[in-house]
Amino acid sequence: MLRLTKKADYGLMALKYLAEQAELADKAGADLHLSGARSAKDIAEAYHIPPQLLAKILQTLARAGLLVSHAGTNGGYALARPAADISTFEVIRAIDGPLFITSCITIHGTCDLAGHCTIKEPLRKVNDSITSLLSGISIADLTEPVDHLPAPMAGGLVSIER
Amino acid sequence: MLRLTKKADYGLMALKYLAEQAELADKAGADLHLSGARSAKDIAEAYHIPPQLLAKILQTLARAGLLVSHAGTNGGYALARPAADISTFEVIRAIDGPLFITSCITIHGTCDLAGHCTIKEPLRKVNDSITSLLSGISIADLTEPVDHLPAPMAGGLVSIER
DNA sequence: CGATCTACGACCGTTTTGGTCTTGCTTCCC
DNA sequence: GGGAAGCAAGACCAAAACGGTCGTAGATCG
Repeated sequence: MLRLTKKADYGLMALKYLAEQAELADKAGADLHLSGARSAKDIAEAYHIPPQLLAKILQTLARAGLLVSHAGTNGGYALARPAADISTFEVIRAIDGPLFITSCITIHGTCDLAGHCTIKEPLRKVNDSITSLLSGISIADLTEPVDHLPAPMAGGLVSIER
Repeated sequence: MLRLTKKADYGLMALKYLAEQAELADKAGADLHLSGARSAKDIAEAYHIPPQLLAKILQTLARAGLLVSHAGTNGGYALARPAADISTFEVIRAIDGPLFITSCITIHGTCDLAGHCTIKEPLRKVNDSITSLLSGISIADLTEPVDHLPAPMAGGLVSIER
């Protein structure tokens, strides 16, 4: 499956939305501090996703330092950093937790299959490739889709340039 | 979490094991047809994984055409193709089903969020990169670990600490 | 004060995972 | 020919993860 959860999806959509709002507010020369701030409800309505769920996701993102929140009337969330400085990897990790492609690699690097898991090492490299791939894609890239993609493999070896 | 299931892990381990057995049998000049065939129980014992579960996984793999099975006494499973010709992607897809990184991309290409899922397209590219990454790694590569690692993508804006 | 909004934790139904059991069919070997 | 060893397949089940809701509390602005 190797798929990310709906929550992560929602989170990315929300971030992208906020990035667009920030850009708009920027052009209008709005107050920098809260430029593009939007309430959870607004975003939820824009994408037709459950408001309460989105709220929780945004809270998580805020706790992770990716968003700044402002309570009270006309409050809401805004990007804590420029969209180009927030990677999709950070978002996914904040929402879905640390990503480890194989089940035997834990945070402690220990494998529950102890000695006999012979496959751990090669998969860890795959894992690293994916994280660096995701790290290379920022929220800004979602708005303006990335055109330079990792090239497919060569021969039997993994070779990804750029 | 973006992690693959234990079944896929088990499957890969089993394939790797069979690849090693095939290599050994090859060197000994054994009968080509069943070279390196091993029973599910043998493999399960080698890695301390539930035999019945492994059996089911191997059956799936056999149905997918990655393994050939042979019933009866001294039967078992063997690689249907050379290890270098079986990609990890095939294995994972056979076990875990089609892999789509985002929940909104289905087999029909439809997004349950219909028009308002603005994030689908960029993520599909990420998805493609991962599949081609996995496609580039064969079972043989698991035995002889890939040394050439994908270079982190350009624009190292984000530093990942673990 | 009161209308908004975030913050947070408890809770719950559904799906997915991981794993077991049972039954049946093949093939080999004595 | 009859077991024993092995695959094949499906029903079944418990535990965990996922997706989502609710209720309450606290901040902020007008």
